[in-house]
Amino acid sequence: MIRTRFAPSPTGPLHMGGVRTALYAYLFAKQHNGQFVLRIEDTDQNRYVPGAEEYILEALTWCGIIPDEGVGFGGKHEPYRQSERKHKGFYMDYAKRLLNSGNAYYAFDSADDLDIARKNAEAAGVHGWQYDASTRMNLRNSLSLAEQETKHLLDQGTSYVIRLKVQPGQTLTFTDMVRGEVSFDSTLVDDKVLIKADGMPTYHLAHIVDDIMMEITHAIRGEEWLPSAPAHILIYQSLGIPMPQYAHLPLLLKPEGNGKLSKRDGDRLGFPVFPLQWKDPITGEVSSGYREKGYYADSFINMLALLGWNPGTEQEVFSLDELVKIFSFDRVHKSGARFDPDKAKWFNEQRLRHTDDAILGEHFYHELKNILGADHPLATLSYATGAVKLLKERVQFENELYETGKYLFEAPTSYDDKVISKRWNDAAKVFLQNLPDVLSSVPEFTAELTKAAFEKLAIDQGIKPGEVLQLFRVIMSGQGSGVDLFGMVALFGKDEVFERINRFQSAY
RNA sequence: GGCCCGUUCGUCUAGGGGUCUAGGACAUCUCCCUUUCACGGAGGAAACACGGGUUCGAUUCCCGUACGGGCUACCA
Repeated sequence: MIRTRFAPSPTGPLHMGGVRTALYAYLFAKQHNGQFVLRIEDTDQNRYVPGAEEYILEALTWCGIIPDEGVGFGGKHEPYRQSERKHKGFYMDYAKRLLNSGNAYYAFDSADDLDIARKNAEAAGVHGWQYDASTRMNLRNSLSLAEQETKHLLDQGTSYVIRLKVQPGQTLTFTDMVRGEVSFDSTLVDDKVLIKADGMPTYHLAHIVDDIMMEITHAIRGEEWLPSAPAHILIYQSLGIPMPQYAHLPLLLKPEGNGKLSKRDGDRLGFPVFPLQWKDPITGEVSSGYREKGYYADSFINMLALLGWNPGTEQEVFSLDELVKIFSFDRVHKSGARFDPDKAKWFNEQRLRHTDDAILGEHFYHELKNILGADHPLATLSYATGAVKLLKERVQFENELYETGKYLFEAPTSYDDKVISKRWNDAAKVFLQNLPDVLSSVPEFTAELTKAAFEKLAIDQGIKPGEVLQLFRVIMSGQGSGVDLFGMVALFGKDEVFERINRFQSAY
């Protein structure tokens, strides 16, 4: 049974890179009829942000990335929140195992002590000082101190951390699902803190303990974790437990400039970095979300899936179910992918184009009731559907429908001067006077028949239809460009068309 | 600085020793369609980072360099 997990920290809203990580983990699990687990890694109490956990749940749900178990979903490995698991003593149990096997030790140095050690090293010209085999005997820990002293300090309740004892000089190798074989020299790995002074485990210990206990078979995470992978190999080795398969995903990069996509890039560059809108509980600052911007969850996911992965075919539009079928780690890229906001919109546009008019009409109908009022004569399903048919190809988002076709809902209050000055002349005036009668004679007020009648009248009067078409468009909508003219006429119906003609005539 | 990872059009990417005259998509430009604007269609411009090897042959394999990215906390 394949089991993957997504394990975010509730330090703020999930950003789109995190969503992609969750997505890949989900796709992989589902493809193999496995399970996908949501675990909350809240071991840093200082960085806890209220509302962040709820946000994560809501965001994943919106995206359709539904966990089989986890916080908010239950499951046989409860609890799924690390702060709660800490209280069960899980992490300390494993730390003790490491201590007992001689693979970990107590360290009593304060954060300040280490700061000083680091600064001294820096002053002596040593870069990158670290707590490791080369320095640990000069520091205060159960390896450098006499046994009784350690015991004494512990009995006294002296503050301590538990560190991993890294054996230098080994080559640590593992096979990454996207990168293949990767190796490191253990000499460069520091003695990572496993249990912090506050009793909480660090990420390094916690994720391993939980992955073991939750029977995770594939650990999928961002590339920023690759450098700490050797420490994780060592922990598994010391525990004598086989390591799950790891996959380190390439990062999402800023659309312009250098570096990875960060929370701050979003609204500054005019696109959201978060799936859902987020209001910072402290500053009150609001960051936009894809959902609120009008993106379909499917398109958002589709776009994310293709950032760093591709199916190897030329198909680009996929549903979640299709992605589940064809996703694979060997087609995940190794290098970072620069995010392109324009392409993101294109995915939405594609999905909108392929959505049935009836469904779009339904949505638009609800929107119209909100905008115009439920008792407005145009707030009907049939009018909304008719309008959608005319507007569909001109927008990328459903929420652009109304603004794009505003003239379909209100008569013009002004008319495009350029067209008027060019086309409004005596011949046009006569034409317009005759137009209502001609349009009235049409057996059915359809686009085809009104168009034919319109053109016939023009020809009968000795003018080219082209000379009055755009004028008529302006009379109908106020503007020189827009949706199909006779489609609009048919949608309006006879009364509204006459009404708009009268309106124009009384203005000119 | 050190360590790790990476490098094909502006962007996402296909390809992977000869078929590469390097393919697709977004964006961009031109033309066509059209009453307009879109849509759609056709076409254009646009890339194998550089230097050494290996080889009959390298964009593809190896090594360097450059550049980019990540990490370098009692944060995840």
